[in-house]
Amino acid sequence: MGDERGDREDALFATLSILSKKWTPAVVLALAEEGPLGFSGIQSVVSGVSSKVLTQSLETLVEAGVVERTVVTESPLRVEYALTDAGYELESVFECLADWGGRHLGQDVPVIVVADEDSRLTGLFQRWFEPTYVVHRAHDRTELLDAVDRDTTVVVYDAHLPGSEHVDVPALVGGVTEACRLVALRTERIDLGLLDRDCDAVVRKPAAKEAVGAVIETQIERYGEPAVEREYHALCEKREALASNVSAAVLAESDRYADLCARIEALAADHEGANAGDGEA
Amino acid sequence: MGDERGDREDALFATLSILSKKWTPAVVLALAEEGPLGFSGIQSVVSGVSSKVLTQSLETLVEAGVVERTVVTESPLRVEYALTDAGYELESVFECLADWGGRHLGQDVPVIVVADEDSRLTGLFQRWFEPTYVVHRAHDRTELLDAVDRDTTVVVYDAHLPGSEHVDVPALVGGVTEACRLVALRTERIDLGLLDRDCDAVVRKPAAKEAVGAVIETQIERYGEPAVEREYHALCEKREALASNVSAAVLAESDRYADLCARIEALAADHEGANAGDGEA
DNA sequence: CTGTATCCCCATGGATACTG
DNA sequence: CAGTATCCATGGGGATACAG
Repeated sequence: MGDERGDREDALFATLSILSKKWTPAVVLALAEEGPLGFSGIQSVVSGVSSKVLTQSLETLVEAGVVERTVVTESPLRVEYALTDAGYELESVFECLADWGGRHLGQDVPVIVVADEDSRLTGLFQRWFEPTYVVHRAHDRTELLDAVDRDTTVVVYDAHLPGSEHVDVPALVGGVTEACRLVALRTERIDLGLLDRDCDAVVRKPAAKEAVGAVIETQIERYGEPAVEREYHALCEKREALASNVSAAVLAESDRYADLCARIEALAADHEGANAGDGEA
Repeated sequence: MGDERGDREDALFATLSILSKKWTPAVVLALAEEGPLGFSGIQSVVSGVSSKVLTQSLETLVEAGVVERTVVTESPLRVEYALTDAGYELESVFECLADWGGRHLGQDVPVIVVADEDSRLTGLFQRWFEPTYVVHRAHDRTELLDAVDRDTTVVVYDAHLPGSEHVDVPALVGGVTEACRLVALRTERIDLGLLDRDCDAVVRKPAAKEAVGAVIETQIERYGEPAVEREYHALCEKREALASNVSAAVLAESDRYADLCARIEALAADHEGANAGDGEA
């Protein structure tokens, strides 16, 4: 009875329509790992989801028979969400998906971390660059440490990050990965204070998608380059940023800017020499 | 190197982000079943997708490494799309998903077919009632025959359906399933011509979501009822539709309306009797 | 034939404030 | 605590017209 092929397609599309919502897989994962949870329990495990959207996601999961909702106490209302058997069986489906993904993609997709107080900004970056890159978001010191690992290619960060007064992002990231490239987001005018920052590039907020994308791309290209080249590139970036944001008069009077240029000159010789050697070899 | 747990999650989400687009699974399925295809080949197999969206879907699939794009001839431009190895391996992932879906959902979800020339209307119905029901869309005679099978619970149709001049939808559907309920969509005023139509209910376009939903729901409840009850219900629906759309004066003069009422009266006796019997048993 | 370019609708989901 | 209610920005995707 009925079209076998069509039935299987229906089942496939129905399953995908459940898992296609933005937060449903994360919720299922959270319940699978942390056991039964209350509403806000889920909300803290699944970071970033708003209460409204979490409600909606849970509704669709309950309707789909993946999650069970039990009222524990009324007044104050307390609810517990748990996976049903069907929900637990989803784990093997997730493994299928993750296996395929692990085998066929992600091998050379760079991992970016965006660290900024404003979650709208980090969300924007995610929409912009996913799925070209894997984008992780961090909104304070803790989340940053959580997000950065040895595979992180680029960290784009605003220095004003909440968490224990002042957060020294470059030092923090450097403690985990040496190679990771650092792009500073600056809200204020760019000035000579930039020279204190230990970063590979600077972007001024608000930034256009194309501009940020270009900066990230060149940082990815330069990932893994030798320390000398890296310093050279970083200094050049800073010089350019200063040249286009600070008046020539001020720069001319600055000893630090003069030092910067001198250092670049000195490195340039090695740089040229190295390039020439590469070219001939 | 790197956070194992996070890597697997990334792989999972990355895979889902590919399959979450509306048409990508259908395209992969089409290529898996029909072999390598040209652009319009895909567009005809995957019915309902516009060229723009198909282009976008193919782009994401190519970027994901699921589909390979080969230019066969330039001028006139001819292109061939084929699954890569990764694409073929997706079939087992689809099986996972379909298996889970087959086991845990879809067992009692009614199947609705919406047949109307205007794809916006059918799309609207799909958005309205999916995933409460499985909604299939048909825009001409061929697609209708394709969509209807023995599991179809309700067909909502506009009689003006393209394909070989006049399409007699009730006869067409009746050739496949007897039990399937028929809801007619009428653009024009409802008049005594309604009595020529062999349908279980009528809805006037444009119709609100709630109204249509209610009609479909009662049709689903009545699915499988005995022929006598079905005729009785159908006649009652028609009488109501006429009573609220045609002036009492016109109805009073119509022999056919009188016949309708008489027939209802006659059936009502059996109906009452049957109900009473059920109630006492 | 194989797409772009445009315009437009509306569903998704985020932010915020409020209720029982 | 566990949601509603409301408003709003964004983007996916559809229709149509057009280009190479």
